[in-house]
Amino acid sequence: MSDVVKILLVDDEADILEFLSYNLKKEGYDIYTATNGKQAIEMAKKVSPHLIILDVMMPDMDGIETCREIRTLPGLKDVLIAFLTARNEDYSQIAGFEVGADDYINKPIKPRVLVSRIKALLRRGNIEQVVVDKSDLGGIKIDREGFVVVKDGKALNLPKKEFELLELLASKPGKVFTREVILDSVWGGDVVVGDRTIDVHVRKLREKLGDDYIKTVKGVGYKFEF
Amino acid sequence: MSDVVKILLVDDEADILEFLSYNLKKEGYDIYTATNGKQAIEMAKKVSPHLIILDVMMPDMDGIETCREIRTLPGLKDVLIAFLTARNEDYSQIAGFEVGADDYINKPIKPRVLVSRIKALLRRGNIEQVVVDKSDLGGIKIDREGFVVVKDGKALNLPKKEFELLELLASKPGKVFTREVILDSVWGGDVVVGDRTIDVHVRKLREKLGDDYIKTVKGVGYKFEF
DNA sequence: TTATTATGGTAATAGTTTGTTAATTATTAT
DNA sequence: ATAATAATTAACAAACTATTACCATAATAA
Repeated sequence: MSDVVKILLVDDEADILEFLSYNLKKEGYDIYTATNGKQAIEMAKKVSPHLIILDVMMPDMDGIETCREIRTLPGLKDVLIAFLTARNEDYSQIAGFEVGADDYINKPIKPRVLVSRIKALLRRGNIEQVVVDKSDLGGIKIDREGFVVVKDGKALNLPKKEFELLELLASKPGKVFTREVILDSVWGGDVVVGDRTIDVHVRKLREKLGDDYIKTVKGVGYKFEF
Repeated sequence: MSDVVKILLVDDEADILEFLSYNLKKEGYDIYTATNGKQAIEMAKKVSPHLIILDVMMPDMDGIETCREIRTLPGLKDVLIAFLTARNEDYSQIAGFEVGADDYINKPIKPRVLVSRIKALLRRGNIEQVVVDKSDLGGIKIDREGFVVVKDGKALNLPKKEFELLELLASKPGKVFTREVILDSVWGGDVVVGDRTIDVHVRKLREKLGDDYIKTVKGVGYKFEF
């Protein structure tokens, strides 16, 4: 299995970290963060990221210095490093490339630009982004358009009610849906069916998906987990 | 667990998206974006937003159509939807309300106006912006949606009464709840159960959480502390 | 059409978990 | 020390869910 690409973000400003983190997570990268050089080095050793994005301006140990240190670590000699800086800090650009920066990103940057920049960088570094399909729920994929559930690559043709029930539960993994909500949402507020009907459908789903996805919360309802 | 309010923004123009996103993030909302109808639907399914702000004019699938589709999704039938459009596109206003729009916002709009509009809308929809941080209570997290208590990263599946009792006590750490209040609140004013029942439940909770969280105040009641 | 199969629902019952009580022991306050 | 209150345990009852078999109906194929 190819790894998910891991990116370490290093910046002392929390909101920039958050901005980057948010936009890169959305792309399916695994994001790690650090707020100073020391932390960054710790983290880098721990997770062996594919790419490190370093803010040049940081208190104590700046990005350049951090980069230099990281380059000395075994196993991290070839990690991709991109510097992040406010526009017009040209001097650091030069210093940055000298210590082995792979790219140089100016703040502020728009999310889309950031992302395509990252992608290009990873491509150059021969690191392929394995797109993690976030619609993959623990080996189960729900194809709403095709009204089909795919489990471990195999298509399951679930009957309508079973599909809808699964769809509802899986719409918010971890959340408990009460019987009332389930009836309302899958059967419709007016239709009157007994509570056992839900159990039976749950059982059928469990039969097909395995017992580990739908969990009973006694006295409350059911939830989907993976 | 009170969630942060999630808002999905849908517009094909990146700068509008950014404008909205920026201003709403500042208010503490969780912002998700999509640039077309299809993406919007995907995203909506994935994140179950509380509010969707949809641009009416978009290539391929317009806002009206997108709205219609979203309304058919289980779990999203009741999501708040606001349309966004250039002034004077009156026709769409009508069509918008027909497919179940909850509000209608004209572009351009000033940030402050936008924000108060959103707040009003959420208020109408009974969605409160709760900025309660889910800070764990001394290593314990109570997940009301999932009806689960997480202790040191491990999930504890508490039975209903135990969960509700813990929920009550932990709702105000440090405060003593009398037996009377506990019975009223967890068991309901009419139900008559003996006082020992509470003790037994407290004991079970202590067994699972450790003895340090629930404290007896003899002659008065119990309290949660951490 | 008719036969066949798939689906959705019910009912009965078995099985499990949860809630409550009662009895006993331990603790605390006065 | 005594009385009041709480902790603990085990047993029992109640609540709830799982499972199975069965029937009606709808969809599908011959």
